[in-house]
Amino acid sequence: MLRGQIYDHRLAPGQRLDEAVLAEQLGISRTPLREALKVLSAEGLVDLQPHKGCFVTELTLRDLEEIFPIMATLEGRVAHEVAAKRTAAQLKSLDVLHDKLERHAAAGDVNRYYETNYVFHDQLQECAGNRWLQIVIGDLRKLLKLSRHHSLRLEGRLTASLAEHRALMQALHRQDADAAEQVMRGHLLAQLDALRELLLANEVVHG
Amino acid sequence: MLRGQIYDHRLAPGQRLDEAVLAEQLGISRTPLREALKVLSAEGLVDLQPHKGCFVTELTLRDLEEIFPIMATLEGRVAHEVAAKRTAAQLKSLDVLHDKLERHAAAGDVNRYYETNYVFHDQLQECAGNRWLQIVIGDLRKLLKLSRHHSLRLEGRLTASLAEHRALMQALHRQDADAAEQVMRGHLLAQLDALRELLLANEVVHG
DNA sequence: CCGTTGTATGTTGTATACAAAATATCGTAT
DNA sequence: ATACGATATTTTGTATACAACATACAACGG
Repeated sequence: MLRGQIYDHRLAPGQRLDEAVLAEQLGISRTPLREALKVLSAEGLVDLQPHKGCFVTELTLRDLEEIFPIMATLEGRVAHEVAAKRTAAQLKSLDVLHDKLERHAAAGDVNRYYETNYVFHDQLQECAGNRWLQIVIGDLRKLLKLSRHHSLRLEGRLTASLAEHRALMQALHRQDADAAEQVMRGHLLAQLDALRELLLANEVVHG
Repeated sequence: MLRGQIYDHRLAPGQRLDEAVLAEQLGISRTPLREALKVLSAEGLVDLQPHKGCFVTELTLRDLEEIFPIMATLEGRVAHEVAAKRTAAQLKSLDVLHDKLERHAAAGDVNRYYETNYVFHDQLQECAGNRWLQIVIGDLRKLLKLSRHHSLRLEGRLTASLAEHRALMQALHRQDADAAEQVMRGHLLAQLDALRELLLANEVVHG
């Protein structure tokens, strides 16, 4: 419940969380709430300051500049592995997901595209077969979900994203590991570029 | 306290942790203990199974095979960054640490070498200036500390490790980012090779 | 008038008591 | 004798009550 409220900004970044108030809102006592906050703190979603309080994490542009290159490296590695060791069945399941992406993009349905994109990356990690790599990437992705801004909302980004996915699928089909890695790295870094543009544009407007 | 007890295997891998017993041993009540276990669980040091209990994580050889390549990738990236953007002062501080490594190696002091090696890698990450990269690497390192086996104990590994560090320093001096990355990756993967050898040898002996 | 210290208030941190779930034990029946 | 089931016990999960700490404000002294 807390994760959900943080992701959709009902609990806004930077906001202080009063345990008593929050516990009552959730209809539980402070004990399990505190255990939950400890977990979220370890995940980096909230900042737990001893004797001070609990604050929802605020991701700065600088954080994004740091995290995305790491994601690019790790997901690039995933793509490399999958291209090298994929089975025909795995490729098939990825093709199915990619087709969904194509359809959602054609329909201009950004939300469904976003969801399917998430599933696709998850499936890809599954195929890579490295459990810990999956955990590390998952942890970082949880963090990135803090920034509600979706780069896909940017003019032309959806089309570009789809093109990158097409290139990735091609590389996977011809088992070109190096190409797959490069495409995936580019895919992630392009998202960062789009996000940066979005955030800086926002700054001009609001601050 | 718990982390310490887990690392030095006073709480052994696989062992079940009884909350009441453990709380009494630590001289605290179950409430703060449970909060601590939640944190350790998020770090991956213990496995918290709902309504079942808490178990100290056991790292298998397979886990190591998965984690070390990730570390190699990430620390390789660190080395790349540092080689590219290091200041003269940073290089100096790294040189100082490397000299310590040389001395401890010459004295055959494996423990001090291990400690200094830890500080060196930490310092290197500091120089890279990517806070999140440091966090991710730190999280993985905490996990690796679960396996008490030090590859340095293996015959000839100390010498090899030192040689790798020398090569790294040379790459940093001449600002050869690609070489630094390659050396670092090799350094981590060589540790995995050594560990694998150690573990498989143990298996033959014990079962 | 500013700085410091004491006190009051509120929030975090901890302990204890109780409820719910899982496991172990014992008895019974086949 | 073994398998199944009910009960008893242990252990996890939750709620409440209390203690410790931090902050804000006010009073006092310089």
